[in-house]
Amino acid sequence: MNNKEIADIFQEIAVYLEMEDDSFRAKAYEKVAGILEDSSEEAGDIYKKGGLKALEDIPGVGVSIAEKMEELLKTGKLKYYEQLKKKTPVDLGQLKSIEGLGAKTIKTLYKKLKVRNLNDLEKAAKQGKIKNLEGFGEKSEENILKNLEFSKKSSQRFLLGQIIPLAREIELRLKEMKEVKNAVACGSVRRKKETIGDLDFLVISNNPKPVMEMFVSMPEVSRILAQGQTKSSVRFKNEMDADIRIVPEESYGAALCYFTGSKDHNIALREIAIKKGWKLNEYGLFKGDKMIAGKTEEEIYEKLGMDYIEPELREMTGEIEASLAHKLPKLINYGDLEGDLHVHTDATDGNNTIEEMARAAMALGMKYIVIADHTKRLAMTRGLDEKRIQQQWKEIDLVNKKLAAGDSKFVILKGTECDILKDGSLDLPDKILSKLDIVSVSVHSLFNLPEKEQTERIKKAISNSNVNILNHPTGRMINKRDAYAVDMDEIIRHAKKTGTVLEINSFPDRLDLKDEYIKKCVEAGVKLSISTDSHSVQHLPFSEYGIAQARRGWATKNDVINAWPLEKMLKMLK
DNA sequence: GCCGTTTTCGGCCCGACTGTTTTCAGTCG
Repeated sequence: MNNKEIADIFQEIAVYLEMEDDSFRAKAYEKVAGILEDSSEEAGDIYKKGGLKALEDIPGVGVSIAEKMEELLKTGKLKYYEQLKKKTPVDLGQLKSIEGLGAKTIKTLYKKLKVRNLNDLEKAAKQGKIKNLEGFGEKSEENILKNLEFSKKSSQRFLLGQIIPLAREIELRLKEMKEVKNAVACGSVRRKKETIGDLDFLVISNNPKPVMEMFVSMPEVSRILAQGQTKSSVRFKNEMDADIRIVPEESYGAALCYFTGSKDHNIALREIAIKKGWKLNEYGLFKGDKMIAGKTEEEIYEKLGMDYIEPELREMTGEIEASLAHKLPKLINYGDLEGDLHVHTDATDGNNTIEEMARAAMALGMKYIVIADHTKRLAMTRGLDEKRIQQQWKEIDLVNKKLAAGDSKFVILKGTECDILKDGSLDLPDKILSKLDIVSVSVHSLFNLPEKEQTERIKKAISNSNVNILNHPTGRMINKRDAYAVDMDEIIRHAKKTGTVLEINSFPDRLDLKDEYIKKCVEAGVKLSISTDSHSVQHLPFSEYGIAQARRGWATKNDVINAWPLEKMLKMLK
């Protein structure tokens, strides 16, 4: 049993305890679930090495939870959990994914209407049974239906950040086979779309049979949809479909292009080929029967009279025209970031200390990080007030000194993720903000203000001369909630006017700004930052997803302030 | 159920919104 599986069970226990109004005990389980999920060390390994005592050393884990972990690791089952489940046999994973449904609501719906899963829920709501329950009404029923629709709409797609690790793992498995010359995940994974519908693997091999055998018998596979000589399809246990396609080496580039997409981009390429009297398919670019290109993508674009188009740009948003006119931007590259401008610590809702975050960032090749913890308005995170943030400065100074003594050029800068209050004022006084190296501000409340009010609120916040960066500017959470109503064109205009930088938040379920707004910023000359919003050292590599997002928004190194040398960046900030 | 520079018991992030209600329960961050 791995950490994720244990964490899921603990998460469910927390919900069950919440049903019983035992919220403190629930919090205890929730906390451990979070820690397990973020931990890079498997609880199973910890237990193997040090037994029960070692489990108890995990923060948040005491005698009781350690024993439950032991039972899960040993037997794969947990009596305590089974009992809770028996008492209220509902699909918590499903029901909790609906926004607005918490423990209490789920319990009531089960007790009164026997709602166990989303199907039951939809039926009950459509039959108008929910609105008649005590404590419910027209609105609650309406909202349940609306949120059901939203979760249906978005649940077929997976987050890029969830899927890339899996895609790479399978890629590696394929590459390690002696029959395989090359293997690569194509499709929307290669284009680094923010969500992924299914996986496409392209493999070069002269001996496809054993490759196919391996692919369809991977442990992730729940069902084989098709299995042939050069192409197979499977369904994974996580409900995602995956295809594999095997082509000869001379077709690699054409196949790569074809399987990377997007579909519309491919159609546009084919049309250009047709105009030249040629034919483009997944095996190559052909003049009559003669193949004139196909081994690499580069030679195909070149033959078509185009500059090479990076996969992230292949979305039919003007890349064909720009390529033909040799006017494509030179995109920011993976590895171009000098530092991370948005990092949390255990002073608020992060898991690691300042020093741990710094050392982890250093190990990833960063030259600096900005500690940007929450402020007091966000009470649930124990946000910093005036006094505590000043205390944090002292700690940062100490760690900086320590790092410098170790002959490191790495620096930790002082920042904040300051809450924007309802009226657009900020959660820390100017006299504090003015002393910080970098001030970033965020909306964390009142997501449902009317658009005008929300826009004015944010405009007022970034008008403060101490503010440098607007974090996750639209507040959307992929597959969970839409952006709040805000006039982004107006925000971008105002950012330009005030010299405010807009953040590209790299967290897999945020990726906020999204590509279209990034492109607007680039066009307007509004600078961007790419930050991870890390709440633990494990989150620091998320910058890859932010960079991907920036590339999808046509951003160059010059557009991204933390791709510049630190000195230059600090000088630019207002 | 966990935890300890106010400590081994009594705290445990808490403010605001929504939708139901006439003062609050549930949910969210």
